[in-house]
Amino acid sequence: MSQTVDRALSILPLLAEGPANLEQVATRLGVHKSTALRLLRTLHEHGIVHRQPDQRYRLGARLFALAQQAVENLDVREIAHPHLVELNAQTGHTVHLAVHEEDEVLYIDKVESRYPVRMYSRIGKPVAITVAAVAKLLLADLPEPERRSVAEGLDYPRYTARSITNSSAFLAELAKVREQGWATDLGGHEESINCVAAPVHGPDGRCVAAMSVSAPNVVVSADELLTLLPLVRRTAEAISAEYSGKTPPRQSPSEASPS
Amino acid sequence: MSQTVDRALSILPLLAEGPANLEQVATRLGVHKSTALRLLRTLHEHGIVHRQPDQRYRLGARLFALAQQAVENLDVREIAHPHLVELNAQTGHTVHLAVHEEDEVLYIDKVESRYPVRMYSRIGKPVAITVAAVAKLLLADLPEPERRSVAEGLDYPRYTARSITNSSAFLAELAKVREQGWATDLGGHEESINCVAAPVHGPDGRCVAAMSVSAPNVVVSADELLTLLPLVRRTAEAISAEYSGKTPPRQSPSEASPS
DNA sequence: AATGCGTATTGCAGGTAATGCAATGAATCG
DNA sequence: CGATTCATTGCATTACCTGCAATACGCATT
Repeated sequence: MSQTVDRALSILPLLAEGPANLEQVATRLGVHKSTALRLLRTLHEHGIVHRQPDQRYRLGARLFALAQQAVENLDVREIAHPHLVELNAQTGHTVHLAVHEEDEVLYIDKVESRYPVRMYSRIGKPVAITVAAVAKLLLADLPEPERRSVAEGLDYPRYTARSITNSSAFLAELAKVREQGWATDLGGHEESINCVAAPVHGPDGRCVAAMSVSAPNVVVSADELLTLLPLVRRTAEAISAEYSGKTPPRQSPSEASPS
Repeated sequence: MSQTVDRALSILPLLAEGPANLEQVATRLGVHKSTALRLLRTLHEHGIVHRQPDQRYRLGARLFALAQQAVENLDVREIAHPHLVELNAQTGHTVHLAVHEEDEVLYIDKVESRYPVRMYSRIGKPVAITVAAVAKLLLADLPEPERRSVAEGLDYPRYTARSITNSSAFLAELAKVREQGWATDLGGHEESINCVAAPVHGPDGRCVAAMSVSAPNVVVSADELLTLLPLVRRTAEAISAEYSGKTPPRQSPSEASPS
């Protein structure tokens, strides 16, 4: 809509790949160097990009700070966190919290496994939307037309032999998940990783977030992981109840600031 | 430099405070609603802002993803991480890694304490630059004129009775830190929290990052924490050596992706 | 030092594209 | 059903963005 802003914002993903100098930015943006310079200057003034000693540009600190503030303002996260910690304490496995936004599903909180074999994931990172258990729950909750249109607009990478690889299979899976009220991913993303997930509902019944417990085969088998399902569902329901104001918020642990 | 981009970017910190509707954005930006709308649309197309069901705008998912990628491209972080984990395993305390950028010092990595009493901090968040041990190290490394000008441009909030509250005291502290090659914060930010920190040097000898171990008084006294200093310094030097290519990188632990 | 090369930066004139206005939709509420 | 509020659109005006070309800067080479 706004050409100038559009160009400026297009610089960001470009810099996310790694540092670049003025000429590279100008070329990849398809504009004159002087134009790129002015855009970069403006981004720089706002701290969105940073200039390295070698004059190349990188994404800057304020971007972190913004993302930070944004994630802290998500009230589901705030409420859910102690529950995630507790679930982690009870099971020992990695616990994730995810939300749906703009055709992406992304982790907004995580508590690490106590086992030495960890899985790679990061808060803020989009999940494998076609296979992740949390993604299934969040998409399954969409109204039919939107669910269909989203499903048909996705790519279906074949991460493993057990990945879902087309929209009709995905929609069928979503229907099943919608029906049963929980979801799994059994080796659909990484051959050796299984997850069970349950939905967090808002006061209007819509699914506002989903949480999952993930563990590699080498620690527990899929069957064993499934025995945790009732616990996961209870936890998700506790979060839902609190989020909807049906339960008083829990006492939060003491916190202070370091240097 | 570019008015349009400038205005668009000014929306971000505004939305970071919390969701806002079109009129609020337009008012706080000092522009007509239609102008604000077009800016928000452009931000929206790029996923930088998100539109809630109630039509209000929030910071969006792509912002996280960008911040994510940015932090992952910091190679110091990559190298340092296993060392931080190890230091945490050895001490049990919270370990931070921080860098200096554009008059701010911010955490880029963190390993949580094993003790129940945790401290509040988040990756991406600027630190209390006038008192934090890591900030002292990073600023102490600047060349004299810049160090002075930065120090004089700072605010000196009195977090506690032990906070540094003026630029000359700060410069004196920096001189001391520069001399001794390590830094502390003994209750300067939070009365009951102490930290010891050591610098990570690049191949050219410049201080590229700083790491710290932080613990509350209730867990260990300041004196006890200081006994960890040699360990902290050794760890920082190990990171420096590896970062400068003087040591082969360590084997990273097995990692896989969850759902 | 002086020269040359590759960048980054600046001033300027032309014209596009951003702006504000006013009118229209859409949605909520009494 | 009318009134109110807020988002959205079309349009005329001109501010601001753009690309060009000239200049300055940093760095290496001799």
